[in-house]
Amino acid sequence: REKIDAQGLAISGAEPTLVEVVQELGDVMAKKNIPTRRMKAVDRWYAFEEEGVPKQKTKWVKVRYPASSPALNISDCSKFKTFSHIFGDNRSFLELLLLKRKMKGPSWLTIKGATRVSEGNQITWASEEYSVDTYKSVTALPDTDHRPPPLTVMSLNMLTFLNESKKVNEIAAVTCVVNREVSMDGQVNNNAVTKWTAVRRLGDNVFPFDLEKVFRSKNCEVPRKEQTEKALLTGLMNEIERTDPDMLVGHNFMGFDLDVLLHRMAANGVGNWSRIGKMRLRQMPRLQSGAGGTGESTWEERAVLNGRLVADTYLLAREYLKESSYKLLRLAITQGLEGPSGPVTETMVEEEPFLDVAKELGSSEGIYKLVHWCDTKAVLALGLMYKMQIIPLTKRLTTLAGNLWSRTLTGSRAERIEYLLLHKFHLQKFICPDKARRKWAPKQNEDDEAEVGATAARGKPKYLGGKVLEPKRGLYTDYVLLLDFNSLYPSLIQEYNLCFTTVERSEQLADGSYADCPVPTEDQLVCDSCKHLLKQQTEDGKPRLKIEKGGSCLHRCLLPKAIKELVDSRGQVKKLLKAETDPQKKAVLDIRQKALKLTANSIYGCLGFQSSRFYAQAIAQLVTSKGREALTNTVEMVPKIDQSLDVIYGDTDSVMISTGMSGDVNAAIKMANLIKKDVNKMYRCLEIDIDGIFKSILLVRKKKYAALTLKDLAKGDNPDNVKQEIKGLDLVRRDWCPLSQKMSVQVLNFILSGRPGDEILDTINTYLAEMGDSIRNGKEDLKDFIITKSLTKAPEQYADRAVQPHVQVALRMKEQNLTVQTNDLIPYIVCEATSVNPDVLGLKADWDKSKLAMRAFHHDEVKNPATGLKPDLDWYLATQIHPPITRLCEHIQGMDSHYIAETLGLQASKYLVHTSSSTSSEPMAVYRYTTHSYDMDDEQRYEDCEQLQFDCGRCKAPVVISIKQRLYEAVEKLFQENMDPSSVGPMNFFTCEQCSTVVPLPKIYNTVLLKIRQHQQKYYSQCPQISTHPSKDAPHSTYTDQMFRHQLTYYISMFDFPNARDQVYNRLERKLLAPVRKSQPALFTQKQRSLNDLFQATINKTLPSELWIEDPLERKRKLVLRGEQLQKAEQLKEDLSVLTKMIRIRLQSCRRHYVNLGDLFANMGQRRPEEDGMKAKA
DNA sequence: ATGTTAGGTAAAGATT
DNA sequence: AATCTTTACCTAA
Ligand SMILES: [Mg+2]
Ligand SMILES: [Mg+2]
Repeated sequence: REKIDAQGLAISGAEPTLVEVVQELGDVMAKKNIPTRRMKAVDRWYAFEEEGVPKQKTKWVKVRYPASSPALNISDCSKFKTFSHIFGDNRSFLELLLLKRKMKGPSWLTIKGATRVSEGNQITWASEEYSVDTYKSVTALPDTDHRPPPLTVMSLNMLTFLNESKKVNEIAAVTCVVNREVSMDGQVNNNAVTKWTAVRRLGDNVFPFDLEKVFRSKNCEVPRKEQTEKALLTGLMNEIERTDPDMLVGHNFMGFDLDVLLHRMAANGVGNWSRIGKMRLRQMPRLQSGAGGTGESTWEERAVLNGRLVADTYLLAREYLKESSYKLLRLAITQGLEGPSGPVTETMVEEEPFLDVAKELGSSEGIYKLVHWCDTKAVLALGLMYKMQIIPLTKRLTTLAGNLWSRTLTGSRAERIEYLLLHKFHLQKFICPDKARRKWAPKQNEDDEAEVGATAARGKPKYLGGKVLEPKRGLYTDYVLLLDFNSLYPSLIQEYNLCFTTVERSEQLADGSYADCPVPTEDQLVCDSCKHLLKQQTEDGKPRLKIEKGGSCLHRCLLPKAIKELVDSRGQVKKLLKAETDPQKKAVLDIRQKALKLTANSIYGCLGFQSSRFYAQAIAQLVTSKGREALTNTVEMVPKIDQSLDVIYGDTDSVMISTGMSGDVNAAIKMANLIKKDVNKMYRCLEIDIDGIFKSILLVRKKKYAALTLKDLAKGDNPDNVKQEIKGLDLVRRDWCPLSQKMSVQVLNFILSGRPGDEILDTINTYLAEMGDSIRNGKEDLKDFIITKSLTKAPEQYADRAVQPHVQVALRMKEQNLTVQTNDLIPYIVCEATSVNPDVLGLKADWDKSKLAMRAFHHDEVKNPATGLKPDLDWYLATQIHPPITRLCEHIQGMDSHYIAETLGLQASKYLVHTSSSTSSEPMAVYRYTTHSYDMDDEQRYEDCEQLQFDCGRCKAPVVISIKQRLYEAVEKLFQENMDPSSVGPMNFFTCEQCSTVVPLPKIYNTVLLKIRQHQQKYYSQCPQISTHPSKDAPHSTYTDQMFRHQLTYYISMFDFPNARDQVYNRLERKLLAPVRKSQPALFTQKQRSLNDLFQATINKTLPSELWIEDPLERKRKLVLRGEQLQKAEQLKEDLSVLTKMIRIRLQSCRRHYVNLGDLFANMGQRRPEEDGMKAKA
């Protein structure tokens, strides 16, 4: 503080003397009984967010006192007269040790003057324990001098079952797989593996007499047989004591096994429980509530393991692998791991959750099965740990940051960066930010408010991030260049010397963000004290320090320098990697470069992380703002380099540039290099690079695209050198059902195939029509309807759980004693409302089926025939299939939402709902689905359409040729006449009803064709007012393209037998049986049966559904019809298909045509994909 | 307690 | 009935 005069006023520019400060401080310390002998004045720097602390070299008072005294722990300095801040009064000894002794990562240590701690006073389980008087006795030795020792690694897995009466998880079997020779650089000696397996008896049961025999017959070692859970766990602790592993490995060990183990050891009174870690503990920590293993382990639980590294492969896989499921067996498949009996199969993945541990304990075969599972999972977790190279990678990361290895394994990135910066700033004599003090009192009070406010506030961004350009959507088949800045944010920090020490913080605004900070000037790169030295130097000529032009002094730009160090050493490692041929050494180098990259890339994130000690939002904001600037500048530069270039998209650090070139890749590469050179001229450190060249790209939305990219630019444009790359599309997201994904993949492949537009249209059209049929006919695998969503919290914690399908399913799973945890994937299928029967399913009677969540059921529930659940095919078509497919196709010539809907068999016209989304320029049509869409009355739907009229060639009577109508009338008549199903014969559709004269197919064909032409003319004669999205207010006087399509769809409906079949039956049942349904239930059932029989008989004689079986052999086998009748049926099917195909083709060409016209009249100024091709056609 | 922001999509509820 | 808002999920960078 400024010195205060006798009147209590601050004397400007004057400082209190050292004696005055020491006196005031000494008083405070004396009150806490802290010795005050060692205080001295020192020079220190400061660069962080605490206000009022000078940011140049300043005099500080340094206080040292023995660790045995309490922490000074002063949070409020306002009452002091001579000083305004105290730093480091609450620092942990561990942090001090690491910083003072410059210990960075695991290494050998030299310890001088250690004294042996007597056995009785040991605080650890170590065989020998020593103590030293001062941290100065400890010195770290670099690995280069001494080879690091091998680690003993123990993979631990256990099987549990729920004790229903006590509602707790009990442990039935445990496997430990131990390897004593795991090298820290990633090599494993698989000959050093031992296995320990124990299984216990259940209740009063005895072990089966033939247990040994069964195990021996399978050539399997007999497990240890324990009489009780207590004996099992005591045995396990003894085994851990004997092995004394350096590292424990387990899949979800932190989220399940640890808590269950501690619960059971507490419940059984296992005496040596603290052997699980290396510390001798007396007090069992506070455990989770509940059955054990229901969620994240508590802080105290983790502390039990102190002294051992823990590799939880579940958490590690989530951090280091990009997968859609992190179940151990799933990962085993995707990572190609092998268990003791070979690779993991799909069947194993499916069976695993259903293993009934308590039941299997009852037989020798069952116990064998359990032991095998238990062993397998222990082996797989270990294998997964090796595969991810956890030991070398985390060791490297730890060495870079200088934190604790055990903390790197639990994944806290922020802490790693904190330590990296702590080491750097400590070295230059900076005062570092203190760890935030835990606030005890207010937390309790604000709990409730925080809970409510937090959900909204937590995710809310505090400042602007990367820029995403609005994509110019569509399919591009010219070469598209992808240029991408290398490590944009780390590079910007270097480029502009962004550091805690250089960026002048601006005012914080009302919205929580900061006003734009200015980029540091050259003047700011040298601190005042160094400037002073420089000045002296020029005055007296004595060399003191050397700073290059534009360079910085030691006390500035520590952050950019730290990054530069990382980037430079990565460059060196990569160079070595290129030259290295030995695969093992190569792997080590690859890990090193990975660790360097990971560390550099996470630095920016930690600047913006609120709980970080080095939190500096203003700097984070400046980084992203410079990033946006770099992108914008690049976008503006590109067209200036060459007029033909067009930036079609860009995200944060990349631009995609359409070249208009095709055929000559080398020309495109040359162009890319030209752009690269020009952009890079602008920057000192920042560098843009060619990330790829696309042969074709479908640009769908921001962050959503698919492209064919050239694998190796040197190898040119040939089919072998092409790879598909998909980003963000629905089909890469696990929250869409596999059916939707598979269909999207197919459609996308067609689109990117590079075949002519017409061909693509036809292929997609046929495919969608086929799939639509197949889905409606129930031919698709039930598994393909499963939607998977993960729980982001415990199911009970969802405020709107009644409305979330996966939460509903999860809650039911819990009721059935299945373990459901946060982040678990919950699979569900949306079912028809009519098939959801609350009685059968044991749900509440007032189950509200209007909500989607109430129609969502687990695959196992739907699979079970007793539930009667059926997937809601209409919902799937309208919600899971139609929108994603539309998004892929809507920018393709001749495709739009309605067309796709029609092809899929969705009813368009009357069920159209428009919604607008603020982000997309065009409103997207959403097709409503109904549970009874087949009941839609076609007469009503097509009432606006022109009817088809034929006259009988002989009696001139009008002939109705509509499958629907004829079928309906025929069966109605049979029913009313009470006919016997066996006497029903085949129907004729193309005949006069009066005189039975056949109306020949060519006549029908030509009449339809003629009609279509008339409509076509009517349509084209109009001014080509193109409306791809017809709305209700479009004037009815004009004949719109939608009306035209509607007409054609009506024609198709006349000859579409499968569709007619389903509709007609529903209509018959409604009209003929509805009157008796309520009043006479018995009669209703009887009548329903006879109607159904008559209907089926008619169908079977006329056009049996087996005719649609694709495989000819199977079709022949299943068909009951024979001889002439079969021939007739086949002919009829063929005739109908000829007619519908013909109409469908018109429907397609209509679409193509009007889109072409539309483009002719559209604003030609704007460049469009495939422009050239289109002009030619037009 | 445990890196950041940007963005699309669906469903349901609230508001106009 | 149309439109806006909120919540949840998952992805890109
Ligand atoms: Mg990049
Ligand atoms: Mg990029």
